[in-house]
Amino acid sequence: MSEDRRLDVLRAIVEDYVATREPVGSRALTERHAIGVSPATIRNDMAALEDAGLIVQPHTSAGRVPTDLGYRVFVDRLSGVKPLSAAEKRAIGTLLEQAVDLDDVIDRAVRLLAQLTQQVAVVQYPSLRRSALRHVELVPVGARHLLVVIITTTGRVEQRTLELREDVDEAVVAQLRVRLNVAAAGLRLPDLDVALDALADEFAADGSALARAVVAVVGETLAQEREERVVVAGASHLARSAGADFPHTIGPVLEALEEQVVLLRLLSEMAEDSAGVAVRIGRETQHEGLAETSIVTSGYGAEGGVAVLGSVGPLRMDYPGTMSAVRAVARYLTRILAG
Amino acid sequence: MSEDRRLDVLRAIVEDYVATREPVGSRALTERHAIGVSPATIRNDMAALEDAGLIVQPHTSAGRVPTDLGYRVFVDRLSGVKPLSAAEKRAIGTLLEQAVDLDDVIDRAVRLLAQLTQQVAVVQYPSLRRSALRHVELVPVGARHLLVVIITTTGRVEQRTLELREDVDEAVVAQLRVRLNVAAAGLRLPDLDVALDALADEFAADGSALARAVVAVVGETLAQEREERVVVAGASHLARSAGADFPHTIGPVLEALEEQVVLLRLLSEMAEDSAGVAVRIGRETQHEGLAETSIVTSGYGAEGGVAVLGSVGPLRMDYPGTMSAVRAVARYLTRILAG
DNA sequence: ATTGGCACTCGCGCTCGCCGAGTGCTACCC
DNA sequence: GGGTAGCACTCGGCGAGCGCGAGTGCCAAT
Repeated sequence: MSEDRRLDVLRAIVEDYVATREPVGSRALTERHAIGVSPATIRNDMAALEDAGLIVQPHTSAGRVPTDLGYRVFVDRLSGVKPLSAAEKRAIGTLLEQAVDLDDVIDRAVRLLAQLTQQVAVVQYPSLRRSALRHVELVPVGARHLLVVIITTTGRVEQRTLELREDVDEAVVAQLRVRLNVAAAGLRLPDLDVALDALADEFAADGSALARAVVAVVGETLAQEREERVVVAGASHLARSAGADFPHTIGPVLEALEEQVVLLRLLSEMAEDSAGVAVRIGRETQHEGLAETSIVTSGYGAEGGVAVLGSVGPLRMDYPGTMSAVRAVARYLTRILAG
Repeated sequence: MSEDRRLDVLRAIVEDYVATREPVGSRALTERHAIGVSPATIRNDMAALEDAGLIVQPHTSAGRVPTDLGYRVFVDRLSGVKPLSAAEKRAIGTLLEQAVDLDDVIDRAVRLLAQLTQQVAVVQYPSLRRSALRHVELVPVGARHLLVVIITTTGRVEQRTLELREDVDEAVVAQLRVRLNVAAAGLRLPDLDVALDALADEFAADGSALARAVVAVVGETLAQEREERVVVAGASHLARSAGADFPHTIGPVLEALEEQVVLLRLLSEMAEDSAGVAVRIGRETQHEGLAETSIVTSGYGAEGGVAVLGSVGPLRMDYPGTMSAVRAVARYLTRILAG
């Protein structure tokens, strides 16, 4: 009994099941795939695959369906790449290039990815913590408020309002702005923290409460996990496969997707798994609500990535297709953000 | 046959149906509501209500269910207000006050509203077109790029990058910044357009391409419909009522909610319907995908509102409760944004 | 190791018949 | 004239029973 053929059988099962949504039987396999053996032989192989925990039958005398483990083996060892057409690539490039600002880029990217994969797409905003500071702007608002606008090299713009105890002195603010930018611009954590600390020390001597407050707020904003953001699109694609792929309801999945915290943790875990495209299948997501989904992600952004994006779909998804779409969008996004 | 009692019957039907999800029969009505008449009498009233198109029976010999029109009458004439508890009000206030910036406020508000209504919540960002300009900041980035940061009184911060044909002259930029802010700060459309046009004319004389480009980009950004943004939360609540309230699938509803354009048009239409809380029931939404939902909205923000927020749920929703939640959140949001 | 044959299992879809909720109608009452 | 009681009727939902067919596992043969 050849090991190779057994894996061929597994691949055929996965492909057929993904295509038809129906448990696949030994006869159907021999008809659709030119494996040169009879159904009976296939049945033996299937029995072995079932023993190995790669496939199961939903009930006696139905066909076989891949298990999570089966999909895992398929993804790791069996699936080829499925390159995008030139037209698709061009479409991605032009769509993303038309964006006017970061929000727009992210918005376009997430919709695009949802569209390409026909699944739910997820895009994390460039992480503030991994971005370098481009510029800090201080805008006095009325006599007692100071608006701090923080701009990163990845295009994010964050603002915070400081409430002051004394009236704003324009000259002091102007000087602070200059020193802050000279000291910190171009830096990212953890260097940035060092620079900010040094700056705070300098001002501590002057006893300038204003300066220390500003430095503090800049540091906090860039360091806070709460500032990480994710956007989701294509939830309606979930509904399409509701009855078929999700035995019960898609409620838990939608809930998980709205839980930014959960999603962020998962995305960053996956970013660590692999520099390129990472895949989590079913329970590997380590999250109850996502136990019946798979997630394909990729980091994007320069130097190993400032953030992560991905696609969430049913266990029974087109892995090769999804993986190449995710990778393609990640690459284009990286290029746009660098430009 | 008393007209008043007939409407009482309608109210009872709506309330029971909303509570139980089941068609309500004449007997059940007399048991649950102390209307002082027999089931037979109720039946006569029901026949009349059915003739009037306010209720229907799903099939012969099932109870009655309100029609869109029935809900309409209920909302317009029968439903009282359902005030929130003091605790709820306090919770709303404190939750929203903790927000650190506009994004955070909106995010909190939309989640809160979803939570309160147990439905999908929708919040539009303060419209740029209806906001006044607070400040424009110009930040040179490299030699040939200028970042234009636009801050409105409602707290929105938008940025645009301009690509220049000549090197940036710091002094010119500084002067432009001052003049721009002097001329335009505090204004909103259409006054703002006038001020910007005047400014552009001034600079036209100087032949300063830079200035004209900046003025143009500010004007465009504040005028563009494309810049309107909506955020959605609580989609998972839809799934809960999937089988029961939505005969087919919630796919079309989710699609409609992701179509920002559609949603925005609907929201602004509704804002015009009424200064306070507006309700669209079923087909009144004028949108195929939302034909089986109702939407309750309210404007928020100072002076008749800078934007709209609302809740989307099944036809069979708790109208009084939803309406008061929507109104409450709108009020708190108005207050926070003003402060 | 592979194959053809064969008995067996079992889920799905169908029909059928019952039950009960709910109605509309008519005759009666105040 | 409006309200009520009684009654025959309708029809959807539910469960039982049944047949079909896909698919299996095993065994004997090659």
